[in-house]
Amino acid sequence: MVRLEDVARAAGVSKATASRALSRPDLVAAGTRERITRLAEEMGLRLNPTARALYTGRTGALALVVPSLTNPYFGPILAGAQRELAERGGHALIAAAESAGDEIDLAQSLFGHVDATVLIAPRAPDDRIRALAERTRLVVVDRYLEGVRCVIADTPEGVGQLVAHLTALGHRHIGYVGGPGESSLDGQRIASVQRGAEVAGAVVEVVAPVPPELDTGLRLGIDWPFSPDVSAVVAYSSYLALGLLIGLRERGVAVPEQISVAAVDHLAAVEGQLGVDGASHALLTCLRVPLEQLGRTAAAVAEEAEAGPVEAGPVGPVGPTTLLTALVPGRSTGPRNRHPGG
Amino acid sequence: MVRLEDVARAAGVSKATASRALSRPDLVAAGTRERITRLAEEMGLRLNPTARALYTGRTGALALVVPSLTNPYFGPILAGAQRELAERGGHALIAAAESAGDEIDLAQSLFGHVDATVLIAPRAPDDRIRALAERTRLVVVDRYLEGVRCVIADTPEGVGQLVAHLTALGHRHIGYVGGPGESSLDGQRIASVQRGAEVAGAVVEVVAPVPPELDTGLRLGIDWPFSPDVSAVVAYSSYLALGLLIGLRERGVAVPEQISVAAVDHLAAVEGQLGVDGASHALLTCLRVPLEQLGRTAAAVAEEAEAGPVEAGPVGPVGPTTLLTALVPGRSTGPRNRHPGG
DNA sequence: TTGAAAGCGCTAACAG
DNA sequence: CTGTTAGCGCTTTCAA
Repeated sequence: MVRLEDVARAAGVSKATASRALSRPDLVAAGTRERITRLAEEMGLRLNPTARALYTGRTGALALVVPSLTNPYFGPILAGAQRELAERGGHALIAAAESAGDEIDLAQSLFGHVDATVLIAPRAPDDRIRALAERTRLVVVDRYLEGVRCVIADTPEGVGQLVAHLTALGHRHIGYVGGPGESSLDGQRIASVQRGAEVAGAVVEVVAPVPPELDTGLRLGIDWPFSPDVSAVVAYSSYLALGLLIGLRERGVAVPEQISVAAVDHLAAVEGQLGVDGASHALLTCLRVPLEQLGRTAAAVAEEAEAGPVEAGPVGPVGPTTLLTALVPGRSTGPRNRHPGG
Repeated sequence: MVRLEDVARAAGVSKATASRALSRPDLVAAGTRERITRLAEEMGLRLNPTARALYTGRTGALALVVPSLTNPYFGPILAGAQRELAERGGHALIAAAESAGDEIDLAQSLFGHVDATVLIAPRAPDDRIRALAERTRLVVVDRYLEGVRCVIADTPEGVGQLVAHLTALGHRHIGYVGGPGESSLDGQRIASVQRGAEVAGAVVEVVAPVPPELDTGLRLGIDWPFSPDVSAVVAYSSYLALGLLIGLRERGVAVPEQISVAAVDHLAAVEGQLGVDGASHALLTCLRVPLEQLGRTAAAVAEEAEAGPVEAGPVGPVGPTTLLTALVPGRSTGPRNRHPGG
């Protein structure tokens, strides 16, 4: 490995000058600078980031801790964070928590390796997360804790839109399939569904917790868990909704003619834009959640954050950074049929 | 941040002794050692990994370069690699190549940060990958290059099994949906399909390249790209196969009664084990690719590899590490019908 | 504008 | 068994 010193010697200058020529060009005479940069290029110099980090105290890395690398929901978030980092010259150290709540230990183990940590949809107890926030630059994604920098997608507001969409289509009995209960956000979503239903004079049935897999949706489509009155279902995961769609059809229930299905998230691979007589329709009616943007924002906030907990603003505690979702109408929802197929 | 020196002073010993007490306990007197470890614990000492890395020349990190973080195929591979690393006390630096072929530059930019690099399904030209292998510890996953350490899943052999399964069911016209052509493996898969078909007196039609998305499968199900004789289709991606399944059914074509569908990979979220009168059947007939194991193996090989290209063994070049796939029969394939539905 | 020197926090010879 | 010393490769005062 060619070191700074090698280039400095070749250029007939000191390490200090060579270093400056590369990191603070304006402090070096044009001729010298050029000679050094050319030589650095020719000799294939790669400044040792470890040595630099030791001196500067900054590694240029960000820890991204996810509950799972196999859950495709997190892929776009990671991709967004990574892209933001790449643009800023940093890089991502990604770790998956083996078991729920494990994320704190994981983050701790990465402490010295990174400048800041992003916890994505962590399932650890509030106080442990807060304790972590005291000791490092921390950003939390998809969960809200007062006093901690949070970036969240406003899916509670989004499911409100979904419910409005369904009640406008005449549905009065709505089923909601919810996720594992660690997420405070899912609680908010359920509350939002209920509020939305109430104003339209509709009622809600909730089934939870359900893992976000196609197979589970398939089963629900076949072993209908709701009352026969339910004519529209909102699932918190696209995979569930897709499974539901297939399961219902396997059982001979037409979607959306007999049952409408909608999903809270939106996975690219499942998007299913289908041209039908010129118009483009999504396979599933769903909420477009700005996952990539979520990751980008989290990375940006983390890079710019100070260490320690976020202090209160002039008018009270600083709230989370919130991103809005958008309703994507698709072919899986339609007007309520008078003869529900439950 | 509490440093080694702080603990050493508190314990009344030199940094050297403190260091030894932590990393080579057997070299230190029991009493001293205990005092130091207790103090280190109490004071919350976290050895600075950067300083350690600077001296030892090893960062303890492995670069994992993937073509995409949103493609769920790579999630399990990353998870496997990460788990293996975690068990070895290392960690993963994950980067996604923005554009095809970009992976070399990415890997270069991570050079000093990691001890070795794993390129997952890289799309860069052979010679660039080889050049990289000359200069760093490199492992390539899901692609074979002579002279470079490779870990691959034997999907060519696997599709042979799929084709045998289909010809045994009476299918004589088989469609294959292939991926973007950068992958030499897909070429081998196509060859394997053709070989398998030939021995059974069947013919193959290939459609490629096709992106691995549900939507694409949906379109293919509706705008049938094969001749009407084709009664069974093998898709290189579960998403495609799933889309095909839905698309065909939307068009009123029964699966598997009229058309059989199978997939080369196997995504957990899409697995769809469904109990039918006690028996468990997968939704899709597919190949179980040991993705997680692929990642684990790659990480293990990378950790143990020497720098530079792999040298020839006693009887010729060292081949790739190969993992076998397994056929998972599901409900999407069945006996050929006399009245194909194309 | 440049160089000499100190030091980031750790580990490992080498003496004692 | 323990302390002293010399760096790992870089950045940055401080002088020249």
